[in-house]
Amino acid sequence: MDTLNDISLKQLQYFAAVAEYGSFRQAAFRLEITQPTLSNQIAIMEKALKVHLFERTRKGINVTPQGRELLLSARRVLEEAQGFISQSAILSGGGIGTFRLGVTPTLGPYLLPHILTPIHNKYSDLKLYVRENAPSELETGLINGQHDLILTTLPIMSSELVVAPLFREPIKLALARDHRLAARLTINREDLLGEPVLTISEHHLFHRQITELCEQVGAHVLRDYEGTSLDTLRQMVVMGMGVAFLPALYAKSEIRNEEELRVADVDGINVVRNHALVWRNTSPASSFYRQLSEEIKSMIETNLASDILPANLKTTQATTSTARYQAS
Amino acid sequence: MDTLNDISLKQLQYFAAVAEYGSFRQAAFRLEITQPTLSNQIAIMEKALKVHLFERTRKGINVTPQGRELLLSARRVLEEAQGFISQSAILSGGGIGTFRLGVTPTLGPYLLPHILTPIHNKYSDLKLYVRENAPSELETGLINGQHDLILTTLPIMSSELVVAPLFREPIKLALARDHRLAARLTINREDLLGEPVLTISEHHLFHRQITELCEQVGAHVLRDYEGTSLDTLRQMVVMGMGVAFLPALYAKSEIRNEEELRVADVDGINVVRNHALVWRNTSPASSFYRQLSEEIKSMIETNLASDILPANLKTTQATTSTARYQAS
DNA sequence: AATTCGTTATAGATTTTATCTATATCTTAT
DNA sequence: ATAAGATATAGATAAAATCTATAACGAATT
Repeated sequence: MDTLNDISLKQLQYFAAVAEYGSFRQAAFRLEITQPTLSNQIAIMEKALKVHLFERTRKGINVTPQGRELLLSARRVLEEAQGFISQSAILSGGGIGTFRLGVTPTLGPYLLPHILTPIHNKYSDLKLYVRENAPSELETGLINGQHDLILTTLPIMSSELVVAPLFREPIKLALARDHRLAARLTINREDLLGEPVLTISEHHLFHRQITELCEQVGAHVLRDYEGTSLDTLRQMVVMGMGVAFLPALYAKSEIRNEEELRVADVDGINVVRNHALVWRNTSPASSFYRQLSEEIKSMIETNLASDILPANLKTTQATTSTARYQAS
Repeated sequence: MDTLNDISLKQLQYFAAVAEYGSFRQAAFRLEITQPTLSNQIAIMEKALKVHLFERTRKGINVTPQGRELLLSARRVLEEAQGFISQSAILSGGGIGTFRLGVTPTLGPYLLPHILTPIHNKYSDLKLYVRENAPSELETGLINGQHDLILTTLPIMSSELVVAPLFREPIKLALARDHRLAARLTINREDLLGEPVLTISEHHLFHRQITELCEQVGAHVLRDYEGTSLDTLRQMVVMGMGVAFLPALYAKSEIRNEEELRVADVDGINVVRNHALVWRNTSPASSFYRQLSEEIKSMIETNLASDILPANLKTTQATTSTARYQAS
């Protein structure tokens, strides 16, 4: 790794050109430099490598046996370098590359199917490497640089993150088919008084929201039976262990043709999850992410209008001068 | 091939180092340059590529999605470049590489078997790409740069070539088993008076030598039956069409256990071929070639002493100031 | 034999580029 | 508050690449 400093891509180009045109003069002409410059660079290179690349005659040059072999290597280097340049040209277009998207497991699996296809259609060279994690992990993972973007549930605390709210997701009530309220056309908040409510483990934000809701309506949170995923929760409801509040998109995805369960709205309660796309305010792709968030928002409003509510928050961005780092 | 000029190997190294150490400061320390220099070079690179490679934060850097992909390409370029450097280090040792050796078909096949093995033993990384051609073609081919070295028959006219004589090869007389002279213990030049002599086609130098010899001893050259190779000539002798003069090394190789032929010396004649190793005086490997010629000479004198005569000419080299081009 | 043309090398000036020092700006940790 | 640690910026300096002009030489031509 030391002598590597002595050789430049430019010199390799010069080397290849002289070999190709068989003459310093002509090669210099093609390279649009002067002949002394070319001679000098080749001489410097030969000195650095301690190998004679060319045999100079008054008629032009011959490539030495060593030069012939090195020429093959040099061409490989130049090819790879050309590949590097070409790739950068593609990537500079924007909306290209593999982005590491973190999603919360209580939303990702139910929302992504609706937005990945349109995104792929619009940005055919954009790939998303999706990884699931709890919202708090997502936030620190984003700050640490483990993710480029996260799709998570509000609130987000860190001031160095840009938060682009996407939509509000209503919370539905899931009941077993044989539950006392299952046949009711409408359910009111008063009906839930003393009702045993199942919820997922307290590491999830969702847990806290449900707990607060239950306090308001006087329902009883069953602390001993906390599910670890929404699917587990659903199965516990089916088994008659209680009712559960579930996010609307989960309900739509997983309970559509479920005969064992009924999904109902509860009149008089107004609990939603706010979902947002979030990224670091230092990210150079910030404007692309903002554009992407707008597009996701409109996709959702088009395809899932009956299931969700539009966002009621504005995009927030830390406006510290750190933004100067994003200089174009 | 245009933007390639804007990127240097050094910058790619810097890029890889920053990505590896996750910080400009630390990478600069490892690279033994200052941090502003590093920042500047990366900035220049990003501007040239129109791609943000890093996201700068006050804690260090994150590699952007685009940067991550380009990093792979950059590492490939650096690997190839490292290969180039390594290869040059090997080649700079000397006596290494593939040399294009031209040989005359009336000598090569019979001499090379005796010298290739010892050469290979001494220079295990030296490879010879051998190509046969008539001496006049060899000479122009060497001048044109189609060969690096030639093993040919003297004389060589061009003043821009270095001639290192190797040995003198006696000329033997080949007779059919039932020829009138076949039983004779010694043959004198007078015995050849009026004898029909076969020879190879006049494109070969050997032809002219034989013709002159025949004039001296009063033998009769059969112009209508010129063979195109020494093997053809031998077969014509076997068929009783005449006698033939053959080079000693050919005779040694091909007629050793031949019952149909007898090989004899002719007293009183003194015809030899002078063989030499020849290269361009501009060749940077000139000193290596000279060393090689000495070694071939001693191999021959060791292994073929009974068949050949030592060279009686000195190495000749054009001493024009073109030699200055060979500057080390 | 002299001359012209084509080739690479050399010298010195100039321009461009890389690098360093010193400092600014901001974040994070103490 | 303060210190430590990160990157950016400005300006000076050092290094390198490049250009112009010319030399040196061989080959082809006259």
